[in-house]
Amino acid sequence: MARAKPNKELRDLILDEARREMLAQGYRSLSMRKIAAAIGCTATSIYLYFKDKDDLLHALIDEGLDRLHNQLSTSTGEVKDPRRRCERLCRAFLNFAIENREFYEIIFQLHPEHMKRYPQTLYRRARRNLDLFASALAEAAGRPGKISDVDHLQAHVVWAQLHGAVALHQTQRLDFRLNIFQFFDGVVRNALNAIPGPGEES
Amino acid sequence: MARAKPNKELRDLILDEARREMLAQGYRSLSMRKIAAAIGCTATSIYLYFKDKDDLLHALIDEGLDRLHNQLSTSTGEVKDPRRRCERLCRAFLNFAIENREFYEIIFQLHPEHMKRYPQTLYRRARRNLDLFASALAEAAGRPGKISDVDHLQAHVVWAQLHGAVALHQTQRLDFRLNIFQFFDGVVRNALNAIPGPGEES
DNA sequence: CCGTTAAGTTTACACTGTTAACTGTACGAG
DNA sequence: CTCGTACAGTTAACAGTGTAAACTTAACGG
Repeated sequence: MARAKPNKELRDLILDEARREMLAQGYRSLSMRKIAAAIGCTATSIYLYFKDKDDLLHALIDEGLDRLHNQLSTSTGEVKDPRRRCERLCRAFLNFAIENREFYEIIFQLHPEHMKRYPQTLYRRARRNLDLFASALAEAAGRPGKISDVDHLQAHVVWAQLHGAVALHQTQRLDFRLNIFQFFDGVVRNALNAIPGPGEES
Repeated sequence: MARAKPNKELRDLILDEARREMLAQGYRSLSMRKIAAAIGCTATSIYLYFKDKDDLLHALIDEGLDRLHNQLSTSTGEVKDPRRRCERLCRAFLNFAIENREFYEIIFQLHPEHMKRYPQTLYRRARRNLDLFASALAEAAGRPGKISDVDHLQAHVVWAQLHGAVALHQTQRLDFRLNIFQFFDGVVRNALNAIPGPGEES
């Protein structure tokens, strides 16, 4: 019964269905057989286009990283003041996390076990996003253009603050009495605290 | 073949083996059949003592929360200065996370899907830990003894900063060039930035 | 017209958590 | 002493999971 027409688009069909299912039911509910059933092929066919399930997941992560990068890099707009640029980045990051729950999860929360063969191109794509923060921090510290180790470090601290907030929120560990907007505001404020004024250094 | 002697300790055996396997191979590798095989019973026997796998996990989380609470509450020792108490708490939290990787993971990273029937006692136990931070913050803000909403909020922000660092570290999302000690130092420093001096308020 | 290549399929394996039905022992009541 | 019941634990089974190997079928080049 094998279709003779080499269905060039099957890979895309798989990817589309995987994304759809992930966004609808969560990435944990992804199953080779379910995806296959939904698009009318067999589970093993997927292995013609993806090495294994992780490989399929990596393709989605890749997509997610691109979306994040777009959202981050357009967020700063024409804003000149480096501190305000930073704030825009933080807000954009949080917005992305909230609006793209499942993408965020596979990008940042997926256990390293699934990353054993994580392709290096994804690492590079991920680094691009952090560098947006780092260069804004470099600018704020009065050395635009060149990202120093300190900027790199501070970018990680800011990132950790944001990620921690998102992670606790998404895993529902926050106290239910907490006002979530105040919380995120406080988080952004504290993240921006990590920015040293121009000239001053710790 | 059912053993006549009612093995009163089977529940403990299960729990011990589950903990052992979790610490040795990670909680993801926990399997009812593996646990059963290791202690010489059948998988279905476990259901006599735990409602399901999540229930077993919850028992381990319970244990982990206790360990964390011990580590946190003994960390401050005789230190009087509230800011230093806060720092001790932060350090103790990070140490716990690093030294108890798997416990940390099931406590803080486990997906809410596994928490559907999360017993309320665990919530209370979890809140105890956050309250240690909140009351130290209340003290630092000059209103010892009574935890205000602001303290509660700031405690969450501090917690998010710490958790973010741990989460990124444990999921191996940090840049490999990053000096991990400098990173954690920066994180603690920034977490403490969230503490307002006595009297001042945002 | 044959042989090769590639796309898809069927089948199978080794797992997973979980339920239902069953077995055998211990103990208390008649 | 025997019967009944409660209980601890078992076996068998179901509905899933990812994935490898072998097989089928269609298209194309010589």
